[in-house]
Amino acid sequence: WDAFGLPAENAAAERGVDPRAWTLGNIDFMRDELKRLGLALDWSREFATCDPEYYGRQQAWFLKLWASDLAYRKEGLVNWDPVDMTVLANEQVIDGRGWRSDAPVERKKLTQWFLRITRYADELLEGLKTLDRWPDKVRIMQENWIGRSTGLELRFDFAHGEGGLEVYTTRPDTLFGASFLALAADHPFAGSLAAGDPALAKFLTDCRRGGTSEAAIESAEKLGYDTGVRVRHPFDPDWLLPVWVANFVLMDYGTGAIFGCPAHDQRDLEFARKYRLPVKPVVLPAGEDPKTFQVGNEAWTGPGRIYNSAFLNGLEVEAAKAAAVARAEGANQGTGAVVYRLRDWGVSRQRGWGCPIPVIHCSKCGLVPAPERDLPVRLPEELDFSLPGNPLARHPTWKHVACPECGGPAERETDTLDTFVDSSWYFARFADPHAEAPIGPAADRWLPVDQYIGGIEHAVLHLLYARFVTRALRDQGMLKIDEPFAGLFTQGMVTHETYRRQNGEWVEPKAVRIAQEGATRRALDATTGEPLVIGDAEKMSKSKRNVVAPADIADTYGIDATRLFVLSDSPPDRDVQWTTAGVEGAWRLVNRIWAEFDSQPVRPASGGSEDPAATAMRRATHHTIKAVTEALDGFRFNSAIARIYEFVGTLRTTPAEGATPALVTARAEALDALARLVAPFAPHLAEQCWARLGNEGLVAVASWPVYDPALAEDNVKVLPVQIDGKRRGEIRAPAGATKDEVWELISADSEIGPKLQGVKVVRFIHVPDRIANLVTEPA
RNA sequence: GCGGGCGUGGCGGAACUGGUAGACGCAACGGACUUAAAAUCCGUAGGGGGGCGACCCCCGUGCCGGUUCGAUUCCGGCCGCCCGCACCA
Repeated sequence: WDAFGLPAENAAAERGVDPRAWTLGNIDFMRDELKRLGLALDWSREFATCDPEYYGRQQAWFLKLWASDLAYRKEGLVNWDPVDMTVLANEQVIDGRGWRSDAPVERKKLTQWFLRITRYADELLEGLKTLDRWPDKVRIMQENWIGRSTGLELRFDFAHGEGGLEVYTTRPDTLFGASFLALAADHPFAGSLAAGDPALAKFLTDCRRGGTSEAAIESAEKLGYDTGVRVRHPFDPDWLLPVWVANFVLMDYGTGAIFGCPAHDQRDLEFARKYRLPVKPVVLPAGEDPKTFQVGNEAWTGPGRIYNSAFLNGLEVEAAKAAAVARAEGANQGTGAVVYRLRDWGVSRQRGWGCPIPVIHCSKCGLVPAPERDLPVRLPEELDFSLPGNPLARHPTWKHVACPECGGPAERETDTLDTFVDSSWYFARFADPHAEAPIGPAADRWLPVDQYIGGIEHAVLHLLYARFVTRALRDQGMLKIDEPFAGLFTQGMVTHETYRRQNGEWVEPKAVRIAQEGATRRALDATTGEPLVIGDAEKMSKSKRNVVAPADIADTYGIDATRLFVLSDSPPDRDVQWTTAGVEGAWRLVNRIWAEFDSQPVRPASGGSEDPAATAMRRATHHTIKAVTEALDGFRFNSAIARIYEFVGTLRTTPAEGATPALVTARAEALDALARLVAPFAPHLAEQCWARLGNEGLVAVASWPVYDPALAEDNVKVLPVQIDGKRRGEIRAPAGATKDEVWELISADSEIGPKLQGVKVVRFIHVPDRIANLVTEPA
């Protein structure tokens, strides 16, 4: 149970309940629901991330990472909610405002704990290539998120005085098109200049206030301030460039400073146009004349030949990049560099319902790890969530401890770990849930996880963190694997129609009656009859009240019909629009299956001579086993259930009255297979059927049926016969019939023959057991 | 802007590596059973046209074009929708 986090704190704040009691109550409820669904879970391995037995071990490995410099503290910019007095995750900032307080979020410098995920950036990128059972989409998203780029880190020396400014660029080929340098507002050099320049100081403040929302960024005007400082061009000391501060330069990417090449970068171009800086093209697109080529409102970012660029002239873009890097390195002006978009993972949260960071602040000894014998560092029993801010920091006694080093008065760290830390290693704990060590010896036997299942929303959060933590723990000698999840399946979201009253109020589906009038559907309030507006299907959420619990269906139709319905409705990787239309079909299937087992005496399988009906049934049985098995392997549960529908249809239409011994045997085989095939979908029904057949024990632990390949394929194939690509008839040919045999059958066919009158067959295409095609031309 | 995906009947959706498009289910319609209804069972069904009839023909997987004996599937260009990232130098 991923049990720490905001929902419990919110409930505590809003209703005054204890977050622990609230969480454990929800777990009890969910456990009952899962059991009711008949899921096959090993409850002996159950734990919650809020158990001290779990988070204490998490604290243990956190301290190991700290000792290895994989965890560290630094000052960083965070989203600060001034009303709730807490740091917010990026996801909790909506349009620049705190999601609960609605207050404008400030960017604030705080000293925070970080995990050094960037040390593994390259390995995490390379590792993606080995994940051949992961969806491409997730791999691409992680690749983009890690964002590896190669370029040049380059120094521009000050025109006056010592030193210079470091700039990162991926386009060193365009260096001769430079017309300015631009610093981020948070760049230290900008800060130092501001001390003597009030106007600059004001500009920097304005920049920091700028919204962080997508819309704000989209529409944000390029703003700049000329600091008056000048730097020398690294390839031409006589060429001086102005140093600006610009609001579009980010401090936490590259070096926080860029050189602007307006002709070949759209942002630089907008900036240059606004402040009337030079726009000098240095990449000539193919087919353009160097004398007439001009850059208008669109920067040219495509390929071309370098010109106006001294020693780079005549080179193509890629060659010019290499040449520029070589020259810069030779002149000791810069080095080729690899830069990642990925940042270190800030894990400090000013929250009370999370895993305490097991560190003690001592005024004499500095940061001291909590001694191992004191782990787990437990949360206090009583926490007051009624006020904004961190209840741990406010707690009267909890944080006051003696320093483990000097014994003097000291304070505990009151930040807790991001809950994504909790979920980044639980799979390893599952593998050996009662081990004394955080990760027990059995983990090596079980891991990696064969098949992981989760929503796409975790593509770059949980799934990246878990891959990183796995490697970090591996390097601590705690794990032997590189990748935690060998196979990944991303299931879709469940959506539901939304309903609103005329006044805009949302109405929950339970309270809605749908009136079907021919093709039109109308929604009415089930009690008052008030007409409602039917809205789009959206992800189920409390705010839109479009949530439906499967338990409601289970109350009417039972768990097995509900499970069959949910699985048969649509493929699991797709979003589904929840509707109960169709659940009747699953209900019928359950009843039909049971009728097959219940309606007639169970007769033992006992051989019998050949009989066409029996053979047909055996073929249907083995064909179904094959089809269902393959569909399950491919996660096509809807197709698997469709095959079961067909199979049950076959059973029903095969008369049991007056059956030959062979048919009785075939039927017994069919029912045996059916019970096993149905078990994953409708376990309770399957057990009942299994017992009805007189078996001992559970079908749940019985083996999966095995098909006979000879029986799974039809021995007679229906081959469509095409003439010039259009279907003109069909023949029945024995399986594996040769081209000549098929030609014989076509020639002899009374329907196809006449259609070949007056034409000449110039080509005969035969795909064995599939199709025949006659290509003709006029005779 | 960049990256990825999707588009098939009234609906959810099938169709293996190019080989009978619409499996299976829902809804619908017709029939049987019933005093009646529900339930259940049987049957019909992409669109259009022809034939008394068993049947036959044409069109059809967002649109236009291409490759191929054959395209829902491959290629090019549009249109529409969805998701992710985003001032990343």
